Amino acid sequence: MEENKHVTIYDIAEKLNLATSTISRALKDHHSISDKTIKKVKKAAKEMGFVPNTLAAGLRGNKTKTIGVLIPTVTQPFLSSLISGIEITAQKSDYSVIIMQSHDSYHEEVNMAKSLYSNRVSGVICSLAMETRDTSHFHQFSNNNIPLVFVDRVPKDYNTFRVVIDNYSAGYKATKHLIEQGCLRIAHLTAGSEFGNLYNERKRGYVEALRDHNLPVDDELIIDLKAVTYEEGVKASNKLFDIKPLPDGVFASGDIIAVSAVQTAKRRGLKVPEDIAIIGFNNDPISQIIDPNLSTITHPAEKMGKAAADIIIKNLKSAKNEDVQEIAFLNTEVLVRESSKRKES
Amino acid sequence: MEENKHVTIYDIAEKLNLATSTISRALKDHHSISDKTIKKVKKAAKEMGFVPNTLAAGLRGNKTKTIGVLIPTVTQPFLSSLISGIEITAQKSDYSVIIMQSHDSYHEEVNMAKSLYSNRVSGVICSLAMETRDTSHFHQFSNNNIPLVFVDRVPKDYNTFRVVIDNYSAGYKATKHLIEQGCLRIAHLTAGSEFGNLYNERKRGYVEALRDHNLPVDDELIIDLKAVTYEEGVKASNKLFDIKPLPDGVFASGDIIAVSAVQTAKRRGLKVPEDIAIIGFNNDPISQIIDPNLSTITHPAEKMGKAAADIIIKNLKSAKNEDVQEIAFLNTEVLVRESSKRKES
DNA sequence: AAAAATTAAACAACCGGTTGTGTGTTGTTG
DNA sequence: CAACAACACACAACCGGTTGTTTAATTTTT
Repeated sequence: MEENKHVTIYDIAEKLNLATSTISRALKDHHSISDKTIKKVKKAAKEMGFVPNTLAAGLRGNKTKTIGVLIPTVTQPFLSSLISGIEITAQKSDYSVIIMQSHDSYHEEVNMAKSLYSNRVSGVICSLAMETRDTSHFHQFSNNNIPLVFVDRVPKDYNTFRVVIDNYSAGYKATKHLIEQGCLRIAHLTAGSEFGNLYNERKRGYVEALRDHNLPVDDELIIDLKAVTYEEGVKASNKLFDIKPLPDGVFASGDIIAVSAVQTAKRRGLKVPEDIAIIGFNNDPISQIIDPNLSTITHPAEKMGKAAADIIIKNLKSAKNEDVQEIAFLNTEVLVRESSKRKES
Repeated sequence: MEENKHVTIYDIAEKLNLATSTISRALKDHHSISDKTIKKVKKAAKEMGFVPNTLAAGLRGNKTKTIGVLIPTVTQPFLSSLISGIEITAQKSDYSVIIMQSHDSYHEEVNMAKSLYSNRVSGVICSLAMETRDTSHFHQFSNNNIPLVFVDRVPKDYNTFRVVIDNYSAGYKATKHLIEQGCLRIAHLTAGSEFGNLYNERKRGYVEALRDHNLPVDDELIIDLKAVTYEEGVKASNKLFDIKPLPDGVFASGDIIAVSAVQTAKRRGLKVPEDIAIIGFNNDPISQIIDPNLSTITHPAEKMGKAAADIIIKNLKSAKNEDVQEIAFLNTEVLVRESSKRKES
């Protein structure tokens, strides 16, 4: 096994008896280099197996063509689709994606933000950790003209780009759908609503929909989960189904929760959707697997990823932000499947 | 909003009237710097908001504390768990993770390998694209002492680290389990077995198990999917269930396929597991959601990610590979759930 | 044919840490 | 008290591209 040292532009320059600056320019088709030379250089570069050193270029220009992604975890379907979208768009413009997981820990998020900064990423896409209240660790980006895009779980009070869905209207739509199916006592399973404005917004939509249709808002029917997990969902569902009279509809702020509600209901002998209609949120893969298939709200994860990456790349190209809006609202839809269908539409 | 230029060690040096070399060494507790100076420097660095520039350090030392991950996609549960494992281990040793998706395209894989090399990653973890036959695009790593670890979908003929499960024995175990449940006509749903040694190995285990138990191997009962998707699974299942006499057991080489088989069976009025026992592979989240719960083979994704990252980090620390084996086999187990349980154990 | 303009390539500084070598200052030892 | 080690820090080259400025060669303009 040969020990190739990396081939550099110096090696090419020496071989062709040209200056390194000429090599550098030739490789990027600079106008001040003749076609003849460009061809010669490119040929030699290929033959010698030259691969540019991104670090050197990044160091000089202080831009790395790298997008930093800081999210709670990559294993949630929504987030892995988000990454997928980011990565696809980034790739088209020759950007790399560097991913870090905060695991919903504020502390880790702070460290990782520093690490991204340290890596001189060209832009940052972030979905906040559950724990995060203070967002001052993102100032280092804002202060240095590094575009910052928050996605989905965004801070209330930070003046930067954000890509979100309209959680209020989605919550409203979901609830309205249940009402239209004839539900009169609709429960809501939510999470961490004391802070996360995301879940709060959905809840607000839920409440408004009830009010608009002259249905009572019963606080007993709103359960706040400790975490968005299957286990917590089962706990909450059991609590919910102990209430008399039983609710006849459930709007869960996440498919995992909805699924746990469906299964808990079935286990207790309740029929879905006849006894109880259930709708989730996100359109995770499981929503199509569970029996009955879960009605849900679409959440355009990949699109959001693409949009976020686009903002960063465009913002980078045109020093000043032109046609990119500060806030991109992406569309959501009610996906009616079996778990909530009581009437033919 | 102030336009902080990045704070460098030069700024610190100037402020404290010290040389940059002293700052650099002080920040990493070099023994040749007095405690007094170290404290002074660290204090100033903190006050001034100094964040080291990873690029500069990487350029000089030609090592970046970055692990490149090259996988087909991040959205498959197995792979996102793999990433999670890599990321957790990397983080402990202060490594960053840079992720690229080949989308199972050979062409993209080649480009991305180049990009990782260009980024001077310290090591590479890769699960091969479906399309990949030739692996010479990985030579650039091997030739330059950049540790390379293949995970799960590994090349046959490449002399480097690999982290895998024993697919043969897993396939054997799965099939044996079905036999023990009383199945006599066991089908096998596999994919891309004309190349991928991964699926081939499972199939080999399936065949051996049948032979060892004196059951016939019926080629008609082995169906090779075009892709590992739900839709292809449904197609294959329908084809399978058209065969007379019906198989009474199915070993699917993936949970998505198994799930599609379960649902297709149900749709056709077949009872799972009474009429047909089904076992999948991977222990994806859906396996616990589907009704009946899916028996499956555990696939220690996160552990494999941790193992792969460990290999890279250890290999980097000790120039020569000491206690790391070339091949790490991780353990798998049969997870008996409802979809295959015909007898009380 | 001389002046101006355009083109081609070289020179050299630069990005920001890292590290081998050198120098002056203390402290220890015989 | 000279001799030597140990210590604390400075100097400067280096990693590998990038880019503003110059110089030299060629072409166009007047």
